[in-house]
Amino acid sequence: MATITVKKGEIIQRSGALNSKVYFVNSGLLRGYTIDEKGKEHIFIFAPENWTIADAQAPEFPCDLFIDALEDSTITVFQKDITQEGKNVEALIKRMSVLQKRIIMLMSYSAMERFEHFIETYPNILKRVPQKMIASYLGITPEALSTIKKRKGKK
Amino acid sequence: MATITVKKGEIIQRSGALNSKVYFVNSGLLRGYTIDEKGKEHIFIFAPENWTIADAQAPEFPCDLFIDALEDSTITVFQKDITQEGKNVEALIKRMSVLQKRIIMLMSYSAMERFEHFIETYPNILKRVPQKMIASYLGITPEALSTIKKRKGKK
DNA sequence: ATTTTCCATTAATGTAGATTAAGAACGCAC
DNA sequence: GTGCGTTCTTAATCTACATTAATGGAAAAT
Repeated sequence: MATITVKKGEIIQRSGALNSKVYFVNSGLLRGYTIDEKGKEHIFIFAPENWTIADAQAPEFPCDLFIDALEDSTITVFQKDITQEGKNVEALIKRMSVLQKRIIMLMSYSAMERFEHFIETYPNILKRVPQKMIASYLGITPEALSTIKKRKGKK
Repeated sequence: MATITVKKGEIIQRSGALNSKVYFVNSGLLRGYTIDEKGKEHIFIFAPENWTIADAQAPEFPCDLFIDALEDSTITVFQKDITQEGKNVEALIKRMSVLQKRIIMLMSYSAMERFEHFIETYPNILKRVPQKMIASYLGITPEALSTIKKRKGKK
């Protein structure tokens, strides 16, 4: 366990890395994302202050997610110790339930509904991240997000 | 822990239920699904023999998933005991990683790519479940699945 | 066996969102 | 300041998939 500071733009974890860690954000903003075979980024999660971010893989398997800093941040890094994680099963289950709900969202809701849900989930980061990243989190293009916002404003 | 038999069509767990369990399938076939506010089913997971199926929620929270039997089945039911689950953290993490990959799939892949992935994941249940359920698992309509299969056959 | 219900396929049309392209507004470097 | 890159917006066109509807077949009910 160690507390470190990272600069905006710094990559903290790369997809494919072994022994992936758990990161607690004291201040600043991180994001976790994948890059598909066409080179396109897909943002999986944002982690503002007091959020925890981690890949779902066990430490002995290569991880799926890139993690980088969207703002200068102070973060605390924890080892993924299986025996330790056992002590925090509730946190694990909570993360699973978040993932399950995200799948349900992707399967059942339109882009506009997902945008409204994003605003509820991350009320204070809407102005802190570029639109294109929000679009990526929602699974749509920046252009589509632009038109959605316009439609929302009108009604 | 108890082993029970269920008939095809029987609902084993309802969305909203408390104290949700973990089900291990000895024989037969279960599925987990949600129903959205428009009444539409979204299949989350299939569980053929030797698979485990469970809602991601902690037992003290209402669960999200319906679970029912697509074939006559024999299943072993386990309590979700937090202290016990701690002993099986690896299984939990494995389930998380499956969920994470499912999200990546939904965000990055076309319906046809998802269909191909479905066949790899569940090689032996393609003929055991109705097309409409496969379509629901993929997040598309049965009609769309029909045309995808035709296109696939042609090349 | 016959009726009923459910299911798969096909085709016509509709729509959400992707793609492409262009221009406007904002940085940031020099 | 002037350039230059990056981001956001708007609009035109395109495409994957949804919706609707019709048909035929299989399963279940009587």
